[in-house]
Amino acid sequence: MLVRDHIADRLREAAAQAQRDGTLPPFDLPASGLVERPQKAEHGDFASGLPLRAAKAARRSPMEIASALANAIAPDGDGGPVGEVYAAPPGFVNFRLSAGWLRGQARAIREAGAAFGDVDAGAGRRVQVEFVSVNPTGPVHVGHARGAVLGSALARTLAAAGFEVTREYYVNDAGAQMDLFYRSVFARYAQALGKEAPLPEDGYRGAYLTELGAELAERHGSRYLEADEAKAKAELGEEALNRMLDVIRADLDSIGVEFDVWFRERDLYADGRYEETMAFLRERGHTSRRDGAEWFASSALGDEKDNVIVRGTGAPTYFASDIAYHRDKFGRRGFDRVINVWGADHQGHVPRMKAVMRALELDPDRLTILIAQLVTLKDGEDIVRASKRTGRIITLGGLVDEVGADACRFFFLARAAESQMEFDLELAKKQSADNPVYYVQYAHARIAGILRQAAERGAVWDDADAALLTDDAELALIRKMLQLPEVVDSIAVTLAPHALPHYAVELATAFHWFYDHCRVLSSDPADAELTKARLLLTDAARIALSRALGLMGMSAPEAM
RNA sequence: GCCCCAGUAGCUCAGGUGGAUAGAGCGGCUGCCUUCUAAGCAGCGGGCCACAGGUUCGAAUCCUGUCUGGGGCGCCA
Repeated sequence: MLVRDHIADRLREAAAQAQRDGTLPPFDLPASGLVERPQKAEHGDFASGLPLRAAKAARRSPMEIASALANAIAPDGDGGPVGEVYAAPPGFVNFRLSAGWLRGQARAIREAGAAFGDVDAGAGRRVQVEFVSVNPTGPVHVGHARGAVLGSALARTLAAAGFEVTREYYVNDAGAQMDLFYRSVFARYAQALGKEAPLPEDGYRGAYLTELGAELAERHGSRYLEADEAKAKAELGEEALNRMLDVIRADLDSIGVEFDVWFRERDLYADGRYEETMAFLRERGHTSRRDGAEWFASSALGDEKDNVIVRGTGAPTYFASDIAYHRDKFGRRGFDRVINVWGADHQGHVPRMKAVMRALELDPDRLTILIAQLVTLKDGEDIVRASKRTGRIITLGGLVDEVGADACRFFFLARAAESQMEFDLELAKKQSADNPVYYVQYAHARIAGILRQAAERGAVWDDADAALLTDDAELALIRKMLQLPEVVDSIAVTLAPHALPHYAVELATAFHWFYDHCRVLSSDPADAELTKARLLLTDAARIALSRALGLMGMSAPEAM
């Protein structure tokens, strides 16, 4: 259980007790937000503003209530987290963690090891995080980097929070876009064989397709020029698609983004799931025919307007398969919850997906769509918006090559998804040493250095006496480490992983401060026990810091 | 025109389900390496939290309006 929740429970008990014995009149307690982290350390480790809120209903002054509550809560001593409890004007109940208990947490963290930071907020519920899902018609470019990093860090954190997480990439391998891609590939393929073959109007013009065409020409010769069109499309198209997916996978891999499932849109059509969903909608009157097309009546379910699902030509729109896809997520796939990470250019589709949920008779709250605002890329004076429509494409792989995967991840993660962000390439490259990412990683490298030298000296700290950890810097470090589970728990609610990099910086600061104040390794025999205790603490810090870095998908370097 | 997101220090951004004196990094200025990595530490300076109202014991935080910036409003995806 989180320390915060333990303290909230103690406060609730105290309030109930005081109300039973008449010390305090009856008043309602808020369901959440009972206990918070005060901004100032002098206000304790935790604080509750309950008395201020309850004063009116209780018809007592906030300070009277605060005193009554504080008096009703007995400290835990060294065995539990609750140390000093006191009332503070204008009406707070402040809690200070027990120093004895705090010291013991150094060992507890070390024993938790890689599981430190885990919480059980998810209780094993199944959640799918679908992200990136770029059309497989070209390489991943920078515009997708933010969503990629956001989704992967969120998935990692939700797993730590006790959810069973599936990371999924939706491969749009059906539809008009794919057809255009295939015709573009075929043109490049034919051109590579010296044939006059114009690229389709609005075809894909990237150099990568010229290369792919040449590659296919080399491998297959002119075989597909003569072949039956359908056969050529099926075989050459599939090969081209798989090559693109390889490129995409490699790009994403370079920034540490991986998926459990690569879901093929085509499969929805192949085995009848698409038709089933359409039948479901039609039976319930959610569709109508107008102007030769079939429409989904989303306006009746909260959207601004209706949307076409089957064109006049008879071809389904992307939206139609998306409906079938989402029905599949909750139905056949059985996810309790689905999180889609989309770019700002898709925000208009949120209301219609919510309408889809209602039409499918699913609770709309089970689907969360996170919208990441667009990134402005700055390269010195040049500003280039990282949107799909921009002519200047910078690939994700190129960005990683220039800036490095860790720095990229940290930069993208440090900003709240709903904030637009500026990514200065020049700065990221030039001042990489000043980047906070190195500040955090440097703390880990320092820890690794100490532990390495300790091991060389044959030091063992399993039997360390944590009671020797009495310095302010030591206790501050333990306090900061203990916040990690709270951060994980909170991200499970807010779905905002940008708390991670901010926490990581604070944790690194706490360690650097400890490093400066407290010498760990000492050759003086008189310090033997203290050295052991500090090695235990340093080891715990290694665990907390590497976990924080791991949740962000960043490396924890042994040396820098 | 309608809808979504944002506006906090010179710059980039946290804080936002209301709480105590609004924070960090970068940049600027001062100090600190005989001992575990100075990619570090300590300190100084820097704010009408866009603006105007409202709710409240209390507003950067919630509500309304205005302004500014970004995005969206296709039988594209």
